[in-house]
Amino acid sequence: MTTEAHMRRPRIARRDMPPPTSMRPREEHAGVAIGLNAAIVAVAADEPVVLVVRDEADASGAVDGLPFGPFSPLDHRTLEIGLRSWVHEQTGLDFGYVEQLYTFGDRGRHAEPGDRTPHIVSIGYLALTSPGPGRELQRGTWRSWYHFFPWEDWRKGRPEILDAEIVPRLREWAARPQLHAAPARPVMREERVRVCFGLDGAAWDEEKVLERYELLYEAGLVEEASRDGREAARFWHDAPRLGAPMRFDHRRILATAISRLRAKIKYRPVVFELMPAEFTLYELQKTVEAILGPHLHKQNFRRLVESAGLVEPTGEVKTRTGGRPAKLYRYRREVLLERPSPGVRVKPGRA
Amino acid sequence: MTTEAHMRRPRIARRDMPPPTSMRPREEHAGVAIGLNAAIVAVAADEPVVLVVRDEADASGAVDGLPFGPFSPLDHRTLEIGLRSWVHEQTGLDFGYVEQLYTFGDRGRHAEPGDRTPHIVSIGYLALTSPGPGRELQRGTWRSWYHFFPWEDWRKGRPEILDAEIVPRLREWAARPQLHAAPARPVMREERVRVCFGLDGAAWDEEKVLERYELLYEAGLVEEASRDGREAARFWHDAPRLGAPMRFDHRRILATAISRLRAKIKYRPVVFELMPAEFTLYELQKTVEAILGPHLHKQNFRRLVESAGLVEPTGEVKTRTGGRPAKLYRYRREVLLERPSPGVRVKPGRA
DNA sequence: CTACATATACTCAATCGGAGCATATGGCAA
DNA sequence: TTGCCATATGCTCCGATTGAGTATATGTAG
Repeated sequence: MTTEAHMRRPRIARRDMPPPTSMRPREEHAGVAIGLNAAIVAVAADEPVVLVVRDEADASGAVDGLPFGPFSPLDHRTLEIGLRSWVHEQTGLDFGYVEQLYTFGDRGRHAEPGDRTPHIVSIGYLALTSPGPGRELQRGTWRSWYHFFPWEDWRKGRPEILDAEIVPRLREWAARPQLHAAPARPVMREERVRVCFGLDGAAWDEEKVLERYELLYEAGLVEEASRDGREAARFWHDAPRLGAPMRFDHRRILATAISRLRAKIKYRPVVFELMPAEFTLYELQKTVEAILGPHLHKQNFRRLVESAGLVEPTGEVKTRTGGRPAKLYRYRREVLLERPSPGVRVKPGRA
Repeated sequence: MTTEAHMRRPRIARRDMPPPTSMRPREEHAGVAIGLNAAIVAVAADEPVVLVVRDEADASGAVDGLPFGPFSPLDHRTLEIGLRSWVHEQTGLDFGYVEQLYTFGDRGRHAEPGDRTPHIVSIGYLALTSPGPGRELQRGTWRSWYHFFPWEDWRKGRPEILDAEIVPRLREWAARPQLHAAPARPVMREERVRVCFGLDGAAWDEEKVLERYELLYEAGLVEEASRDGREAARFWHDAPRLGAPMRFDHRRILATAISRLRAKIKYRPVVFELMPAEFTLYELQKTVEAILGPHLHKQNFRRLVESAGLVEPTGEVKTRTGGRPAKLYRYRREVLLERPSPGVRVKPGRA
């Protein structure tokens, strides 16, 4: 078959169609660079954390960012190889599980002020890693993801920042008359706010992390919006800083990562990437709760996990739990071969 | 806040770390171009179809491809705008719903033989459109997606091509001694084949379209593998062509699109993007079955769709159904505001 | 007018999922 | 040493969901 094709040129049959310049020399595509960005997540002491590196070049204050670097196809055969190489270089960390999230290309959401850079297309990745030996950082810091998204932290009930700061301003923004033409299918701002933030009887959906961040960005309520020069950001004078900002579009990528992880944990056994080799069921539950929010029924969680065949007992127990010793379990890889979509199928019920 | 940052340069605090060349001028990133590719899906006469354009430049035989074009940030503010513009230019079609699928960057899976192109990173999109006025094509053809993936067509029961051609060869490939070092976590080829193709008691998972295609590619059993010069492809001499090939990595993108659509239809009301404004419940069911495979219980499907609040009756009926007239329904957009994840939650039971 | 084909309504049993009660067992303090 | 405490673990109960089947309604074609 390799002999069959030879001189074929990529060209679609059409008279006046532009030839696939797509595949032409690069001069025509000036200024496109591909950035690889990794949101590397772990759970340490029941706290979900993400690996950040600091930009200390600016005296006006350091800003956290994700490990990142350009994709250079001459050096790396695949995108993922490039990503791993950048992360290793910047932090010393090698991770196991990785998954692509999304490719962002919006003009204006990547540049930092004063920069005259070419257009950047950023590909975001989610990586998971577990504590334990061989996971030491050379550079960078683990930081709680709620540091960047305080309104996502429901571990002590509904976060105060929602009613104190966010909701009133979003309501004001939603009610503001829109000068420009409404979009073709008018999803009213009010409705978006309502659905994203679970107002007026709607339920809070813990998976909508990205939607919420994007809404806040659009409303000009996060620092990145003013940094990018979004018009909506100019309306606010008394607005407090909502969560810590990140460089470039990294907070958006992190929001995507959290959304994805919160969704995927329910139908794929990804939690185990965050666990040590052996663990008790309660430790497993704590890890799930760190990611989703703490509203799981202990006995049912056990039943769920055991009956799904996700784990098997090692035969040993862990004492010093403060009560009766707990059996130790390990992940059963074989579930992948047995069930179509094994995961911690918990319902996001509210506490 | 816009005043706060000014001369900040993207630089991560580290002595010997490469400065984020990521954001440097393009000379260092020679040869990276971004291709935007659209898998545009519709359902016509209960057949799932995809929009393809033909490459007729080569006398040795025309090959179907997806509408595609390069992303040029100077012309298009976002990736999606660029995509819509290319599709419109190449086919005359404007579509509504669109969603990004994945970004592929593997070296060697995009080039066509004889080509000397720079490295391409392709971003795949899934777009959905419904029949009806204003949807006429100027160029391109609608083609059944089973034309490219005959082994995915379970509408008449288990497709013969599986046992006749595919499974024996995959078993042979799996049993073949692997010369190079096994991967760190040895997921045996046998197991992959078993899980992907539902052998030895494992269930066929209709969402694993991409995994199956990738396995066939790896085993050298699809034409693209030989075109790309994959070594595994040289082993086969008597192997028939498994499904129609596509240009570049377009069949991979289409496989991703089918996988995504089959998964998403279950938890998001995306079917309605494929339906006309008014429809009967059976028409809706037929559309779902065209996508997932025909194994739905009619009465339960009705109950499901109605009780989920996905549709509402228009009050009218459609006669000439061949029997009792059927009520007409329309999509209830409000579900989006009411339920966290509304979709046609059907189980993939086998017929 | 009647047979037919499809639409629609209703029933029943099995299963699942949420919630709580009951029991087991090591640690620790009186 | 004993008994309390905290946590682990086992089990029950009930309502909601779901798979599958039966029964009824109402057009069209002959």
